[in-house]
Amino acid sequence: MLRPLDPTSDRSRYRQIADHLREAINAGEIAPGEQLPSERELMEQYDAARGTARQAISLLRSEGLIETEHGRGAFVRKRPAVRRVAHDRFLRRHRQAGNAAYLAEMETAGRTPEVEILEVGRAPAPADAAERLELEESASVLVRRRRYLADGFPMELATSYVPWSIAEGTQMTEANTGPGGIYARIEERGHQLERFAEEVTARMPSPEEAKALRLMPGVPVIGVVRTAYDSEGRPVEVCDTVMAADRYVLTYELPAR
Amino acid sequence: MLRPLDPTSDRSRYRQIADHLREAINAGEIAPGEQLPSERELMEQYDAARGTARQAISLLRSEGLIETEHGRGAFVRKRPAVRRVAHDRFLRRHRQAGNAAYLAEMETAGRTPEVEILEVGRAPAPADAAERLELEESASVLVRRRRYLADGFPMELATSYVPWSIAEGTQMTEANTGPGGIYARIEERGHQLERFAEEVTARMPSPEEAKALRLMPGVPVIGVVRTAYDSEGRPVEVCDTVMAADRYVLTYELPAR
DNA sequence: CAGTGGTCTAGACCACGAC
DNA sequence: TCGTGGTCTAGACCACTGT
Repeated sequence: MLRPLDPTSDRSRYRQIADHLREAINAGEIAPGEQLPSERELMEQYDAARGTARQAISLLRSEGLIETEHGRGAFVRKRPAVRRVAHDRFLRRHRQAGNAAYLAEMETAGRTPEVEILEVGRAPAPADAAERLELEESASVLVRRRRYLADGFPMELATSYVPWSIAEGTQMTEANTGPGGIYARIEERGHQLERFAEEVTARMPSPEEAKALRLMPGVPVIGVVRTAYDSEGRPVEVCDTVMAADRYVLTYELPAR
Repeated sequence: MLRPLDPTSDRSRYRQIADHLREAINAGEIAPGEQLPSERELMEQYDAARGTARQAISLLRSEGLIETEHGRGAFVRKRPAVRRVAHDRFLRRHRQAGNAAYLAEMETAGRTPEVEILEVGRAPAPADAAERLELEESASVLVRRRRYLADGFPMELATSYVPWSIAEGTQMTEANTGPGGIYARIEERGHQLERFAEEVTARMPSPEEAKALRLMPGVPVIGVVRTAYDSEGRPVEVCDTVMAADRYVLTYELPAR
């Protein structure tokens, strides 16, 4: 812990400081939730300028190892409770769709769920949603944006797009979609749901996403774009989800034959 | 582009500079691959100290929007070619397992694939692999580590664990696993493969992973842990994969019933 | 060589949190 | 009030890239 920096190393001073701290964290010498030495203490210990100590801290933060709190200090990050999203969540026998499913699932996990409806309305389809729905660009769609929380903490942002021809006149177009959620409404319109295709990516959040999900710096997001198809192979809904990566594990099941 | 900073704003100067640049990038005024103003130019334009200009640049880099090259400048990031990983890649009719599958898939995509075998040997199972394989902790397993590349660029790191009782005496324990890869060898040992379970997460890379995958700062990794089960429900292999998130889209298919 | 980003120093003042 | 991190300045020297 009190090792000095190696002036002969070609590794920069701030990297060496970060290395020391990282080792201490990985060795458990600074446990999750515990506080790191303050920037002024690091200046003293390593005889470095404050900027150099800050660079070391900043590096560890970008690695997602620590988080800083203004006026309090820097702390080793604790792994927060994660939500496991199961591959079979859309099977009809489980279906209790959308919001209701989320609420029930979190309740049984002993957490307090909350769903905020951010936007419900008719709008021209964004290019990628139009493509997935096999619509003309800027064809009219129902847009539903919402934010899911657990214990007051944001978990994911989701935006659904449904062709207006399917959504029109149904309870989908209202804040409360009714029993069974939008999938039930879609089936009532004669589109029996057959399968879902999901595309999974990961990236750093935009500033807006970081704010809406209250992400600490260094936490990526998982993007899932799900397209629902009816029994005739027509796409009937696209749902674009952005999840806080430190709060999710997605599980899938693949047949071998 | 030549807007001055707003001194009345409570947004910090470096954030305002970053905002300006981000808008210019999103508006296409600075196209992908194009160079941003140099730090000294930003100092001039905004009448700021160099450290302030650097903080703005650093913020955009941590967002994954730009990358910097020592001695050259800062550039808007181009989206690299991605590999789409399909949900049905383990169906027996497609199977041409592991490395062979990767090689064939990349060839047809017009890219030059490469597989490096980093380690093949017998070792005690790490805790999480042992748990997934339903083995005693530190039971003996075959460990196979490799790195996959495309056009000379690293794509993913993968480590497979197979119970030693299954691997022993087979070609799995050698660098070249033989036709059909390790899944073929496992089936020859009487374990018919039935299904695969995948767990997907995303996080920032460790320094070692960043190096091995040649990741630019601000690029997360996707972690996939796949467990293969035989027809009697016994786990026969665990494969832990770490992918460069900017080079992958995973696709899955979910039945509705 | 000139121009770029990378590292580092030694200060300063501010905003926030806990006591 | 004091200690924390957040922002900012005005320098310096170095390493790398391209001409």
